[in-house]
Amino acid sequence: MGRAPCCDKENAKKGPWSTEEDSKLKDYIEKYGTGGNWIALPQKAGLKRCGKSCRLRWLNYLRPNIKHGDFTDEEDKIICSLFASIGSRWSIIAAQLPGRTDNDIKNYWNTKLKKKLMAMTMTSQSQRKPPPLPPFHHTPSISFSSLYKDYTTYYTTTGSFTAFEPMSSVQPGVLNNDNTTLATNSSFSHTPESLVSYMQYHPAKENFLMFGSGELSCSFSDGSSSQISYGREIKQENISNFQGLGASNGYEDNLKFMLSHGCTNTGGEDVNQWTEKPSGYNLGKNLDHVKKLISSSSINGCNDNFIDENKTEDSHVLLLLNPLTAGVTSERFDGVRAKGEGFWIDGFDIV
DNA sequence: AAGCTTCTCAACCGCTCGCGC
DNA sequence: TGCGCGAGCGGTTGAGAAGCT
Repeated sequence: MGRAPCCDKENAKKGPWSTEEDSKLKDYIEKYGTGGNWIALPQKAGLKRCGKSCRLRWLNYLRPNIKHGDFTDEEDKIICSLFASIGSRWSIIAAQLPGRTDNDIKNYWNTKLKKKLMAMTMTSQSQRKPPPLPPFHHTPSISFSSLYKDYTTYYTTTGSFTAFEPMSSVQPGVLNNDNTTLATNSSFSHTPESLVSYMQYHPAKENFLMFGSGELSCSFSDGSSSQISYGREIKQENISNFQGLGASNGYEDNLKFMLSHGCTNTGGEDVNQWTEKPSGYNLGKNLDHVKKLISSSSINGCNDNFIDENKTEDSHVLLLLNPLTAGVTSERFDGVRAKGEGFWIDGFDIV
């Protein structure tokens, strides 16, 4: 039958707290504690506020040892690092920063830190547009999917992909022990910083498409979400056609695509199903082709709820080019990169 | 100096989850 | 066992401050 009725929200005062209210709340909690019951607290403390409001005021402002004012560089680093790892889970991030509240950190991120990072990136971009990736060599035997986690991680610094879960495991030889450098047993390596730079140069928007990532589901057998579960995956079937992508004008090639929703069932089993799409989609010229590609797909057995078709309509689509599994040679990959974009093509708008 | 725009951040809203009844 | 409440959380809002023209 539930508990006693909630506080009287109708008559509860809203808006900014007065100093009198603050001292009433502070005095009461310092004397009696919260008693584990915020709803009953305002009445006992003589406040005409909702318990929820009291809780928020106490936690975010009145609580002892709350730090106000500028964040230090060290705190910036911690926030960025944690945001990159776990996304916008502010309470967890706040737990790592004594004296800071989740609300504070959230506000700081949304108003300053995000812009600060962006500005740093743009400064870097003005010096070299975009920052070059280290030399890349094709290593087909390596599943690139294990690297995606890090890409996912750094999408989150743009605030665009906050729902991704950390990878439960990382393939040996892919990440260094300190997880700071991506490295395969080939000479392919680049730092997270370079990826941040790239991602912020072209922040992910609402959706993304991915080339050549046929092994993606393999690394997520624990059922955790991957970025593919949030976007849609395009597998390029005809490598010889795809090779044109590396040419300076190569986007006019007709490609044969396989489109997948890239999802897993509740048991974590991969239920990716690929639907062949006819060749003739011209990705480079017109985003509508991609939209068409997405909207025309119907795949049984996949939960499609997380796909928002409307978002696709009015947003950019992030195209990820996976050089390892796409079968693109380093020369051809360099050809794309030389155009200034290289690793992805935001909205397919190549400049 | 006035009016407009942008920024900041405290507070609210709405949702999920866990627990009491 | 299931309903409903409370705590906690992340997203969003909007008033006031600051900056700009």
